[in-house]
Amino acid sequence: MQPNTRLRMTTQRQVILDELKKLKSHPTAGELCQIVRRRLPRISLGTVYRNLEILSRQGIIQKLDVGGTEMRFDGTTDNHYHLRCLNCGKVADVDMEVIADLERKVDGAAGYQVFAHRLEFMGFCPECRQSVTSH
Amino acid sequence: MQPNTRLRMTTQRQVILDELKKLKSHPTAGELCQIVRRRLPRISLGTVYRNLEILSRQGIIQKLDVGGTEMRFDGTTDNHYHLRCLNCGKVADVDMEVIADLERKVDGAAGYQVFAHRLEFMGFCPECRQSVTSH
DNA sequence: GTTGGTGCAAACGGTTTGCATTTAC
DNA sequence: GTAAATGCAAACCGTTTGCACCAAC
Repeated sequence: MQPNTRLRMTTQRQVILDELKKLKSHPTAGELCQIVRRRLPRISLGTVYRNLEILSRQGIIQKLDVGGTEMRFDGTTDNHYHLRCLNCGKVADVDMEVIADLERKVDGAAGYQVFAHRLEFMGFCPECRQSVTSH
Repeated sequence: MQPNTRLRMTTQRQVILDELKKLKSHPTAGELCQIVRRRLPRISLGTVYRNLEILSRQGIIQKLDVGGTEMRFDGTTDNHYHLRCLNCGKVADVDMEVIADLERKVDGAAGYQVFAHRLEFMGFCPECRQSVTSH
């Protein structure tokens, strides 16, 4: 995608965006692909990745680089913190105001220019809580 | 590695640990392998990975799952926050006390049992600061 | 009709693993 | 001597990419 390309709203892009926005969870590309395939059985995983990349570059969705091996995607773009299950990888939102002055406190440390921060909580989700603690 | 295996202190393990502890930075496995090869030219990347995994499981070093695609390793095990350069990926320590009561505040949210958190700052390191902002 | 998007399959990059050999104990 | 560790290469897995065909505009 060149900087000044005009975007087309394809069926695939529409459905990907629609399904992602419906979810309160933050699926991986693979998970979202499975969901989208219920409506578009022939869509390829590559297309899902390409569209998620484009949509996040446009500021329409968010790519979440939370811990673990897979990227996750968020249908909203507002800045908030996340909570990740260390057993199944599921990611939920945390209902907590963003601590705005954290970056200011750290700015200049080690000579760095700091302009963003990420706070992530880890633990066990309701489902995994039982199975993990009782083995 | 079985649970009750007796560990052996091989030359490779010794040098990997020694070189990692010398560094204030948090190298990737590949970077550390390059450094170790100055002393052990025939060491393989697989051996470096295996040892870093074992040492972190033993609680001797820390595996840092910071953002980006590669794992990074920390020769210390005390809990502290990190600062990552969005241009070159370099990771530095933040000299800031860990906010102990954060987890308590969030515990129970969305039904999760919360017992850890991670705070990461992002920006440009001194070296990248110039080159990136002046293009 | 133009050119951006799709499906497919191959490539990529970081990490893990199987195996024959070596080495710490 | 035994079992853990090594070096090597192949496998793995999430993600990206090249390409011929398709479809939005």
